[in-house]
Amino acid sequence: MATGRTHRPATRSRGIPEATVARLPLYLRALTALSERSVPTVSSEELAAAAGVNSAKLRKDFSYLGSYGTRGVGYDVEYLVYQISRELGLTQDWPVVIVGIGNLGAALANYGGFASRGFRVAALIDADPGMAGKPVAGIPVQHTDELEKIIRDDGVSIGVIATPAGAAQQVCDRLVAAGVTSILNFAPTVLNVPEGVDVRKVDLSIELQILAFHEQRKAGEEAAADGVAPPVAARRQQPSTDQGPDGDVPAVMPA
Amino acid sequence: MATGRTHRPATRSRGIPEATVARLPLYLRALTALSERSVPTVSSEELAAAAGVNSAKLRKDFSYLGSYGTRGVGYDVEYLVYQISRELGLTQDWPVVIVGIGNLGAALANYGGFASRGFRVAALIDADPGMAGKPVAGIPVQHTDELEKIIRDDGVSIGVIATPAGAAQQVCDRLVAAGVTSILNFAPTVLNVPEGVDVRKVDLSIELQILAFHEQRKAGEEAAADGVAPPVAARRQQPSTDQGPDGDVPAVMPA
DNA sequence: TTGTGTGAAGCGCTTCACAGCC
DNA sequence: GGCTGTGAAGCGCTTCACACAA
Repeated sequence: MATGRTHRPATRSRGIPEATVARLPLYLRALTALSERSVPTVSSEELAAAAGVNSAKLRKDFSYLGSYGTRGVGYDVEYLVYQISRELGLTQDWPVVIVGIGNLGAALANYGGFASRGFRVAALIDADPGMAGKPVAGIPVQHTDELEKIIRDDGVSIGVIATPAGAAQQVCDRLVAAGVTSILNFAPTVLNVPEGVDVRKVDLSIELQILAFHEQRKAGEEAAADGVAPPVAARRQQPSTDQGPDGDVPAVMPA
Repeated sequence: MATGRTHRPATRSRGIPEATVARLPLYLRALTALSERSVPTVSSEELAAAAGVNSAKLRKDFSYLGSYGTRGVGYDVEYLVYQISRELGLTQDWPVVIVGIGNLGAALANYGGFASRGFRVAALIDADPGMAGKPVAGIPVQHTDELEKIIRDDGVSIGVIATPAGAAQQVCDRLVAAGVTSILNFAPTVLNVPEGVDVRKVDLSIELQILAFHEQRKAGEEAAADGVAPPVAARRQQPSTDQGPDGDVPAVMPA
């Protein structure tokens, strides 16, 4: 799951399994939608369907947070929204810097989901001097030279890397040196970071490759079970993209 | 991991664990880099470091593919590149449609990692008539009306949804009806799809929320272990973002 | 009666440790 | 001697099934 705490025997973050943490945002999203529709309470079954998981898993997940439900009734939507928000640390506001303002960086800057979830874009940073001052999503782009100052002045602890792969490690090093301890990496590279720094990565190409694997397998199956019409019946919901536990990595190998 | 095959007792895709499949693209990326540097062979230890996993896991992963290494020596880089590519289905070319050409869609269209990995952008599609004909990444944007025709004519089986959340399910339905069986979803919604259709999702906001959780926990620890300097010592590598196994989801709940 | 909360069982993945081959 | 390949053990997550509370 790309989270720090390496070289420690599978510590669970404050007793909450990592898999559960990864699903909390899903529940929160579903609950927020219910809240906007002024739904007062929801059962584990309903909420699970809305979040795309099964209800046993959801109840188990919530049991790690505490007993926030009422037997025979369900969960109070507003209360749960608050509890999960608090658990995720979204009751405070997190300043975030985005480095690399290409198409992807711009998309991230414009992404509304951040502001509404406790994240604030503190700065947009790009290495191209020609970009400096140009507003993206209403925020003027600043040059890489300003990076350290911005991070220190705004107390930024979360950085997003949307640069080309070649620049990612260097940017990462500067972010970490300046005090960033959580990084969301969109560059297709393995980042080396010191202990205590969390890295999550999103790789568009990898997701497609995984799909291709399954697509290929489907094609093979089709050929095998020749003539059998593919049953496109029961509508089902997409299972959640779980972020499993990760392993340790001892040594390094600079790009 | 957001892969189909629901309502089946944890079938492993052709004997290869899902967790392994999710790491194959990582290995492939590392191997490609080695190949470009004309490195002939590599040990499990070296390759594991480059991919950000540990060597035992890597050897186990490769053992599912076959015995492609040489004891006492290591793995032949070119040979492994080929074997993994074949396993992932990247030796054929996959036409892909991207729906929703905002900043994110444009970023995806411009993303070089696709073409180099067996994916071909067959079409860019947007609901805005004003976008029609406008070239993005050298490809003219087409209107949503053309969607079905494009998918059928080009035999597209993989679709990317980069629309706002509100439009995602509708787009999804049309993609599936037209023949798409794998979907990469960037919209922050749970998609309902028929059996046999794979959905993987990428949610930027969710990734940040997971980081916020750990960030908050760090802050708490700091306060607890007051005065103890944070040890920023051993450089380590980021563990891989594993995609764990998923669960079943029986029923539905339309947005 | 309904639906939560949870021990216990089941399952898959990771890690260990070493046999086996170059 | 070095490194792969792999049974076996360990571990965490998921699922089951039911006690218990409203």
